[in-house]
Amino acid sequence: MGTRSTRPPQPTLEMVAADAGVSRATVSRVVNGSPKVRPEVVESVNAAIDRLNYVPNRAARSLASHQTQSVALVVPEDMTKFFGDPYFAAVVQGITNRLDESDYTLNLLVASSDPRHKTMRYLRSGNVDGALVISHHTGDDFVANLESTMPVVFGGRPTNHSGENNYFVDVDNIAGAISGVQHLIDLGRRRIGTITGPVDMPAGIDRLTGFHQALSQAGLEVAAIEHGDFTAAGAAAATRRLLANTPDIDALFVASDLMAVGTMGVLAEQGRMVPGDIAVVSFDDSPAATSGPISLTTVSQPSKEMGFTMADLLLRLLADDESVPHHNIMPTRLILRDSA
Amino acid sequence: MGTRSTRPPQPTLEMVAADAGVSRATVSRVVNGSPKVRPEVVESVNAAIDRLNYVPNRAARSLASHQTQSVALVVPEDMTKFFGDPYFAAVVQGITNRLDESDYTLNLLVASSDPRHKTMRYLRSGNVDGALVISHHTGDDFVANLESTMPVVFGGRPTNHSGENNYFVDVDNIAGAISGVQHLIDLGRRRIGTITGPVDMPAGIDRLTGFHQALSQAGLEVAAIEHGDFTAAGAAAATRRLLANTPDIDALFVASDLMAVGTMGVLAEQGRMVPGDIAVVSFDDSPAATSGPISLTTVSQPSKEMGFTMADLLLRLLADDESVPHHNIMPTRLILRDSA
DNA sequence: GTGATTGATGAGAGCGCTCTCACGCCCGGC
DNA sequence: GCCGGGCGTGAGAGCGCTCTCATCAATCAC
Repeated sequence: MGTRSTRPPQPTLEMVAADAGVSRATVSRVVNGSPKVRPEVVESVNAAIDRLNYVPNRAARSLASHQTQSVALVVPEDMTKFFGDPYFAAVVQGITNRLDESDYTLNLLVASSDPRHKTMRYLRSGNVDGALVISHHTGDDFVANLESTMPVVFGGRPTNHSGENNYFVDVDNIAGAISGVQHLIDLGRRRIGTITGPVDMPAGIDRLTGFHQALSQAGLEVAAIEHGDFTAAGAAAATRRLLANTPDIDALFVASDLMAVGTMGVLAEQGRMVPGDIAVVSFDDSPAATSGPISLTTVSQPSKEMGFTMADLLLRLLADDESVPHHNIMPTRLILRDSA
Repeated sequence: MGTRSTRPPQPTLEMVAADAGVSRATVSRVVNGSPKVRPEVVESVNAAIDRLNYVPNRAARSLASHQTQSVALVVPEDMTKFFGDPYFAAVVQGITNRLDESDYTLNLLVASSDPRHKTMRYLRSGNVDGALVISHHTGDDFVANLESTMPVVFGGRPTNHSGENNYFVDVDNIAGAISGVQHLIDLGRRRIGTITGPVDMPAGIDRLTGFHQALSQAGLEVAAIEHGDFTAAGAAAATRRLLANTPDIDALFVASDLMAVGTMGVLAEQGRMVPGDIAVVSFDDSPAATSGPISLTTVSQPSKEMGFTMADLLLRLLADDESVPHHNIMPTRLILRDSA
């Protein structure tokens, strides 16, 4: 036990009860805000709590009540990707905003490369009452069987076909992409290419689908497609390939702001003027959209609200709310700036 | 209890024991890898565990053993700042790398704005065995009394004077800054300014100190100082102020890569060539250093190793290792690229 | 005044695990 | 053959809390 044993022992419910001259049960009631305790008793118990600096032991509480009052945020994603993308920051922010209103705390699990096994064990050991999952690649079914254990809300439509009855919050990526590409078309651009997101992620797939739909509706051909990976570096490489293969494009739809940053760098490097030579529309409306020299016209998705909604749904699920909607699709909005 | 109650109950130690035809104690021994169990018994218990798909209940284990097998990463920082900075990504990566080798799991607490109170409660409720704290502002003493409750390792020298006997891992920011500024001087630059980090953070203070020391050693005057906040946007604003007040500088020492990104943007916007007109050296050597059009000459700090070391120290502390050094200062290295 | 009712409190049985201790077995020594 | 010792195992007492149920006093109706 070591270091722990040399530290002053935490006061227990029992000690507070003794100090206040009441029973354990009464202290428990006070701690949990039960209405059926006489005000003067509440007061004396609270005084004892302050006096002893008492904090309830979570393990004991959790063991007895079968609840942990905490939820997990599972990110089956590479650590650097997770941290690098402001989109995640916004989502997490939204989540914590909602959670801060409740008594639940967040457990962040970046379950990237290594031992997903370990992550699953952690989740299944009853550490959390429910889980939030974002950035769900196709094939990441390791999260799937989680749903049999606890309520789960996905951020972004999950790709496993396993069930229509899972809960998720997503933005309308297809409609968003269409609005972005349509803007390019309205601008008179005709040789429109795209840097896609990963095609094993719904967000990547849907945005590409929207790109195709917008073009075919306008009777235009796809000028060029290169696949990116939602990172700036990956997009830079993709842009180089695209420019090498199809030098004559006049517009680019890039599937995320962060990727657009990489794209803009390559464009500048190769002397292409934006939006003069090539108009650029991206997706997300994250801080990255306005951090560069040319501010990006981008399809805004309500990331923070998404996070908030995810947390809200989960909390309602945990409270046995029967009316929680399974699918929540949030709208996007085109933000006009300098790049297109 | 709600949703939980409708889900299949988790198997318990007791059930495994019954299934395997042994006692609870024996199953416990097997689960915890005790050597004093007959191999054939181990095998039959493991078979039972697999059969029932048993996972130990953490609350119960924690309650009985007074250990949680998890540690907290406390970040008294704004969420967006935390996610935006690749430095943190690297540190967290290092931490998880070390933790993955152990049985401990990480609990991330971004204890920014709101209820630090809530964070403290969480920590003090016995949720974790120890804590890692990074980005510790001056005045953030809310973490200070944590140390009386559990082992704590700081990333970056803590500013509270409260004790010399706390544990921390830091880089030699002063020496690093000196090496960066010295490089500028060696390049023949004489009008050298700086964009500092927050002066309420040791990292900000120390890098500024190094800046001063290098200049005074060379007998040079400080051309200009503007304060940044370790964000790209803040640095951009600071750079504008600096350029407005002191247009004739020929070199800039920027206290972080991320800030340098903001600075480079403003420099480009105002037509200053880098490194021709103004040479730039920054600090961190994060991915941000090479993401822009001009790669940054930067003082490399071993962020990932810092994280790894922090976790390692904490784990040793938890294992009652008496020989854990209190202060761990890691060296920096100047990386020469295009900006200076 | 009696019995029924309400409301605050306490007693006590777990929650699922760990850990100490005692027990029974088999071995070797004399 | 007896005893001491080791080793593997089981019994059982908690860990700090929640929650049901019983208790007891005060209130009310008649």
